[in-house]
Amino acid sequence: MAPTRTRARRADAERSIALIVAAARSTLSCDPDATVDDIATAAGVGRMTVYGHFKTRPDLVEAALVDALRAGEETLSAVDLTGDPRDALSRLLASSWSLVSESAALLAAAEKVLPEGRIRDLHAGAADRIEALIRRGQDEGVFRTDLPLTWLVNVIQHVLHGAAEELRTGRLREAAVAEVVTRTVQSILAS
Amino acid sequence: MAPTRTRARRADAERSIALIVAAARSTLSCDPDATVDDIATAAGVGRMTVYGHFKTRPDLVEAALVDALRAGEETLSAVDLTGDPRDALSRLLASSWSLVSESAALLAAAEKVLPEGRIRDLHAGAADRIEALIRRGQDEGVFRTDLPLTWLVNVIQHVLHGAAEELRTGRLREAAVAEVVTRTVQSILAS
DNA sequence: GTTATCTCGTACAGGTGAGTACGAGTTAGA
DNA sequence: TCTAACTCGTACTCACCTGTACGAGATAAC
Repeated sequence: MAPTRTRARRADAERSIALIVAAARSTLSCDPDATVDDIATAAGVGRMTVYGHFKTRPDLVEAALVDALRAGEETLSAVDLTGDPRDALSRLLASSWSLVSESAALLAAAEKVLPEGRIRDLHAGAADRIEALIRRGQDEGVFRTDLPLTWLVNVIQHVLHGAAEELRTGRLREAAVAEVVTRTVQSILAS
Repeated sequence: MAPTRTRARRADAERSIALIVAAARSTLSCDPDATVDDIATAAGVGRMTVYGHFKTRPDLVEAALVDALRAGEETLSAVDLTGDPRDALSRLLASSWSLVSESAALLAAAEKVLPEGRIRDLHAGAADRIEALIRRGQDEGVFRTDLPLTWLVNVIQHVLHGAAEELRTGRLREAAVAEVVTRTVQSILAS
């Protein structure tokens, strides 16, 4: 239970926090071991300003993760998941592959500093949506049922992670990623 | 050019080195940031003994990587890769999935401390074998050709990595891994 | 049994990052 | 304009890890 603030935050503080969280997301996605100073520099603020808003580094990592998951949730909920599950899956992947792969890296950063249960709580809702879609596809007979559902969900995340890596190392152009990812995942799920 | 030793190593030293390298492989596979002390403890020797044989931590990481790649090479070369590429792939995966996924984790540890080129040199031969197999499958018309070869090789490694994670977190039993991995990879490669 | 080698504890130096303390200067908001 | 809130630099403490130095005791090899 956070002690209620005596007064609303000032606008500049609000802006600083937003800058810091955004910098934490992008910095930690590239380097899970980034220091508080790295993040402060990336945000264009002093290290002390960061500590003014986040008590400890784990607090900051958690804030970054929460923000990324919130953004992901927002993007995912805007996708039309009705109709043929295969088409829905393509739409889902096209609009969210980069976000999911970013979250994957952030998740790795979080696993080092946050208690296990905390992460599971935060991340629970995110995977639910794709799981539901796969289950519907299975019910309609267009997705395979010979492998565990949890495995299918997880292997898709790893494929996205792999795609992000190919992009980083320049073996795959950004324009080609969505196509490659979609084909690969469709192959994995096809019944 | 290493200065030639005046005399052969003593047997107990040889044994210590083997223990240390083995401990480094297993420890770094779980935690890429494991300290020299962690590894020494896992090996059942003192930290100073480690420094007696490996000048620096990067040297130790490299030795662990080299050893893992050598073991992988050994296992892979024992696999019969003739006949139907799909069957050959199954045999390859069955006998090497755990080794490859261990190498992947070790590789991540190595990337933090070794120069980029050094890693590429060491790892070059390993992926070649599976790449050759996939190419043969493509030539014979049983593997897809609509995705880049480098992507196919890489995504397989990520699938293996995902399987290793499922195993660690207990969502997949060890006995089931080979089956799940094989089915998944076959789906990805099928033309 | 002699000797060079090996093991490994203690102790140290150097570096780095987390988090705290203080305080001077700046700015938003009423 | 007045004040509380915010920014952020300097300067610390604390903890941890790396790598080195020294040295006493164990042991493999001859």
